Amino acid sequence: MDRVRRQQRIRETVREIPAGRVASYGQVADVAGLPRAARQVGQALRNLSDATDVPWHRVLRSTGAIAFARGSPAYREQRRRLEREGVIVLHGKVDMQTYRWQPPLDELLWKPTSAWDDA
DNA sequence: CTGATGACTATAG
DNA sequence: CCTATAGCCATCA
Repeated sequence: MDRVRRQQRIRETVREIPAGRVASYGQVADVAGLPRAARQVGQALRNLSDATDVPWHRVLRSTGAIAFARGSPAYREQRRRLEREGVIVLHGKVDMQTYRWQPPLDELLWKPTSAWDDA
């Protein structure tokens, strides 16, 4: 699996996170079938173009914190997008217990096998 | 090949 | 809660 396909898969996964819900970098990696690839998720999102339709703002640290530095432009942009979807951000953090995205079980079970097909 | 670098994470103090 | 530390792993100089 090359870089392009991996990042593609990560983008697809992030696109599945519905508005108003969030996921951690590690969670996205797991659902995408790439365990321990939290950092690669960050890479994939970093490579997105400004006009992308991928909802990158719904991805947070495992603690619920926005990954960017407090006060940075990127940080404010992400917070603005989250709040616009009704997600409450307090002290730079989101309550994961409340907003964590729960991917459909059938996807978690069957997606991996469909990946075996194109192998 | 080697070492540095992250939009990361879990753990310990 | 916060900082430090050690894993982690693709990418890049």
